[in-house]
Amino acid sequence: MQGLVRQSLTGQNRGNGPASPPEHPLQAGPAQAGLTLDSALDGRGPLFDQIKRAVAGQILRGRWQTGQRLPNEAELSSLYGVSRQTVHKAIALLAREGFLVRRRRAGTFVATGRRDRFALPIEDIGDVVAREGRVYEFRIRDRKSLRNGEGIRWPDLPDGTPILALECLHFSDGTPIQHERRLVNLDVVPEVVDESFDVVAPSRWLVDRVPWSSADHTVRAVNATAEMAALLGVEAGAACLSIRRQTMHLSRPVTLVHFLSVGDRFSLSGSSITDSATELNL
Amino acid sequence: MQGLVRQSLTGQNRGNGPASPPEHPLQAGPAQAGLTLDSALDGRGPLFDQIKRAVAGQILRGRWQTGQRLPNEAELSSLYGVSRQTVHKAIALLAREGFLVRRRRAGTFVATGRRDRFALPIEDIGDVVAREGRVYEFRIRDRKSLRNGEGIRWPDLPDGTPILALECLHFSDGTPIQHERRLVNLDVVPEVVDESFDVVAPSRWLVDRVPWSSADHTVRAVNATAEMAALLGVEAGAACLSIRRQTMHLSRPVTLVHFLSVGDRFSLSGSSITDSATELNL
DNA sequence: CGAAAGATTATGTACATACCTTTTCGCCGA
DNA sequence: TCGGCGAAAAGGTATGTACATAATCTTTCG
Repeated sequence: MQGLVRQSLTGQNRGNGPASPPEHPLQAGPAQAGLTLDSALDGRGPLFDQIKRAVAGQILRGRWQTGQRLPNEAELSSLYGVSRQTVHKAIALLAREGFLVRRRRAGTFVATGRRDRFALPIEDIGDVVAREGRVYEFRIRDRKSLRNGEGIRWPDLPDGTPILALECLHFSDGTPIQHERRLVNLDVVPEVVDESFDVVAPSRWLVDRVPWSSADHTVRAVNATAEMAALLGVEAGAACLSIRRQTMHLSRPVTLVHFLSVGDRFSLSGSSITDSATELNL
Repeated sequence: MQGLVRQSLTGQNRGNGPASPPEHPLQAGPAQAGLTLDSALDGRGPLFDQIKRAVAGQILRGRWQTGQRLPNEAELSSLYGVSRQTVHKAIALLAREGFLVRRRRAGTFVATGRRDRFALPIEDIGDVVAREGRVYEFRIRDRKSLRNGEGIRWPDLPDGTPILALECLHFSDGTPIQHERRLVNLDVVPEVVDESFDVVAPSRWLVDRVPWSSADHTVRAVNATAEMAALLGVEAGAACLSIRRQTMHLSRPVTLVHFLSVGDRFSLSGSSITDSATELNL
């Protein structure tokens, strides 16, 4: 039996040859109390992906309600006619993506409320502008080397640490859209003093060179000061998106940036992270 | 040899008994041209996690530069003294998290530029307020059932579809912080007409009940209109964060929300997604 | 000399097996 | 009745093995 299932799956997954219609091992078996039809795999892609889709489908279609307990790995394994490891891989991935919660001995449960899993990707401004088919430019407005505490203070860095302070403007088709004020820790990235930033923007330069282990962001809405309004070509008080990002490397701060973008020329947008949703496209 | 390594690892990982000092199979072997020291595992947690940490460490410490090719699975396997599958699991996870890029036959490479992996979680306002230790309240200001196109238009929904339109205000310690204008697709969630929202806020109610498969967001900065300013208790023109979210379920729109939050009373913040960074805490 | 065919290599998936860890549940005795 | 203790259940990790898939390299032949 096992050998037979495996054969049919092998042929079914990799569509070499004229795609034979998917065979569902379970439909042939004895009546399984309603589970038979629902547990059909679609034969597209790797087995563990099919299992993921099948399980996520049950959840999204409401057949497995939030908080409810799933069949255990052994049961799922015989239900879908695959080995326990394959089920385990699929289920573990779904758990990692937030669809399921697993507890030893207790079992696997449909996650209640994924409310905190919405997320918003933050992209490099140059990429965004380029993708919109516009011309991206930037201009360094100011650049100075100094030590922390001399006029500027970077809270998470000890006073006296050498830093590079940059100020620059980003343009889309010639219109200013974003102002950037950046501090770079010269203890971590000493090479930056030799870089002129004639061609490549500081953000790009850093991200291409310095690996980072973590970063934190804060996004706020603020009214443009008179000075910023003049730089960005809007009237004073215009609503602007303010993004603060601090990037860390081996628990040391690498760079601290404040971006300021004109409200009606820039927005953040994105879909939910959960990549299985897009993979599943249900 | 293999049996010996396995034994020592078994004893080393699960610290049953008085934690024996970690043994590094490789340090005993013949000189491996500098690789010996760097490839030490730390003996904490599962093997595949140790491999993840070790590899990520090489990258973050700059020993493996971006774009560089890693040893293949077989080499890593013998380097760390574990099976190829264990290496595969660790490396595949790091690839999934964006540290590495893998191509068949070509090999595994350190990812260049993780710029698009910054992200920002979006939480329920009630959770945020509660976590800050403040008192959360909300008030439904308006509620009506209508059909799409009658005064209000929900772009992604066919005209004539029955919808519920809600307007409500969220308070933190009695101060208004967020205005919410929500549309709910009654074809998908008919039960919502029977809910009074006396106790539980619409967002919470929906998220607890209706599974969603995808959601997209847009965040912008806008100046408060006179009407909104009055509701939120700020002066007209104050900068506000505007969040638009549309949630889908099985490719059908479920709900469309516009949140408007006062700039200096609300912000979005979060760390980078990459969970291995926190796991690694390097 | 160049293109097609074939060999090679590295990753990807699947299964069988074994054993470990955690948590729950029920039994038994105080 | 209650507390503790042990068995059992469910998930977690690791290995060996086998084969599939996709690039890349090499060889051969027109």
